[in-house]
Order: sequence, then C-alpha cells, then structure tokens
Amino acid sequence: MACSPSTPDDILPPPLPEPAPEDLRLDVIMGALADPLRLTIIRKLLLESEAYDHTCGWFGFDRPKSSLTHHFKALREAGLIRQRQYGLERRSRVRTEDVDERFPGLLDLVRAWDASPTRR
Amino acid sequence: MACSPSTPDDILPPPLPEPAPEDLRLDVIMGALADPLRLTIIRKLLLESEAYDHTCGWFGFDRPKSSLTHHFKALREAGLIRQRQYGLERRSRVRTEDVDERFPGLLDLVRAWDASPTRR
DNA sequence: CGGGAAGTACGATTCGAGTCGTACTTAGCA
DNA sequence: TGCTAAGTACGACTCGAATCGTACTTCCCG
Repeated sequence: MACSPSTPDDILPPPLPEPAPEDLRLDVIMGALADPLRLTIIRKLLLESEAYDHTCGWFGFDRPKSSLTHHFKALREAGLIRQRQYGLERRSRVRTEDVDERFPGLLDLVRAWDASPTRR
Repeated sequence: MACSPSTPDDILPPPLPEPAPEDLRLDVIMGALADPLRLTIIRKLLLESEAYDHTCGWFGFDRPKSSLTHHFKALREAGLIRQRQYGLERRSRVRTEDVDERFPGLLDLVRAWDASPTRR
C-alpha cells in the first residue's frame, strides 16, 4: 500500500481516476498489455523501480511526450498502474496488490517477458 | 501430445499453419485474448472439451460464420489454438503444452476468468 | 449424383487505437 | 517576473481490426 518506505499514504497526492479493484477486466488488461511499449513500461516498473514511483521521463523512451501520455493513460484506465501528481510530475507505480488479487500470476508473465526486440 | 486418447498423431490431418512454440509472442497472445469472444473460446475449450477437438459450431455462438472464421484465425495465428481439417470440419484445441511452456500460468488466468459480466 | 452443410475468401464498411504536432497549463526557480 | 521543464489537451491522420454479407469450395450422405 505504501508508496515509498518513508512516505505514508495520507500525505501523498491523491491518485488520478482509476478503476476500482473489483472493476478490473481481464480482457481490458490483456488489451493494455498487447503492446510492446506498454509491456516494457510495466516490466520496467516491476523489475527496476526501487520502492519509488517514476515519471515518464525515467523510462527514457524516445517518443513524443503526447504518445507517452496516451500509453500511460491506457495503462491507468485498464487498472494496471496508479498515477499521482507531484507538482509538475506525474509518477506511476504498478498496482501489484490489486492485480495480483484479481489475476494472480499475470504480473509474473510480464516479469518473465523476453523483451528482446527483433527476436523472430 | 495426443489429440484424443485413441487417435495417434500420425493419422491425424496435419495442423493448419501455426507459429512454432519458440515464436510465440506475449504481446501477440495478449492481443488475441483482449476480446471477450476469443477469451470465451479459449476458456470453453479449456474447461468443457473432453479430450476432443471441437468445431466452430460446437461453441454455439450466434455470430455469422465469417466472423467466427476471423476470430479462430486470430487465435491460431497467435499460437493459442491448433486447428485440423477433418473433411469439411475444422476442429480446434488449445495448444496447452506450448503455451504453458512459454507462458506458465497464462491459461490459468483464462480458466479463472469470470465470463459473466456485461454481455458485449 | 445432387443437395445441404461447414467453413473460407473476398470485399465493403465502420470504428477505434496508435502516432504525433502544436498549443497550453503549471510548478519551480533564478 | 519571467523562463524552463513536465506533462496534458486537442485534433488530424493513418492503419488495422472487427463486423458481416455474399459468393464460393468442398465434402458427406441420402
């Protein structure tokens, strides 16, 4: 539940609108993950984030900002990530507990995903 | 490996073109499952088929045949099902071994899927 | 041998997702 | 106070997926 070890929830900015845990839909989640870039976002958050939420810029994608907004929004509306506004920055983290509760094992698939691009 | 208990592989019709196990892509699989109808197809095959492959008609969908062809083709090209031609009929089964090998746990998510909410 | 059934092939249409440029908003800061 | 950076909002464009009708092929079976 905690966002970072030293930051209790009650002083965090509120999350942006997101579906309730019981409203998560497998088909919608699958659709959100049917894209290599978004798969990469989730995987990187799962494997490389160290207890902190991360901004779009942290990922280092070479895409226009408006494209990134689009994909992060898709992930948030599918219920895969939670986003909070910190001043100018919008930081994201995976909703691991909610997703694990509803779809156990799904995030493990993303963790194990072989992200190598042209694998043929 | 066997298609049905009493039918060795070598006298079965050959499978229609399908991706090799090592070519299965998680993003493509996710895309194939990002659809309630296709999710239903896989789930029904997993839970209700009893060691036999099944035709399109077995599912009882009230959709035009050409639509069904489209969805079964999508599932086959994603590597989720294997299809064989029996005379006029084209029978399908889930490639459980291949999918479990590459993406363990994924089919469990489909089995556990709650198919009831909001018919689309 | 001919009718019917299973399913495909093809094409038209619609619709939404992905992509990105540009303009805008806002917070921090020198 | 005004610049800069992070990110959004909006809109245009493209492209592919979904849908389905119609025509066709092929096999089985009476």
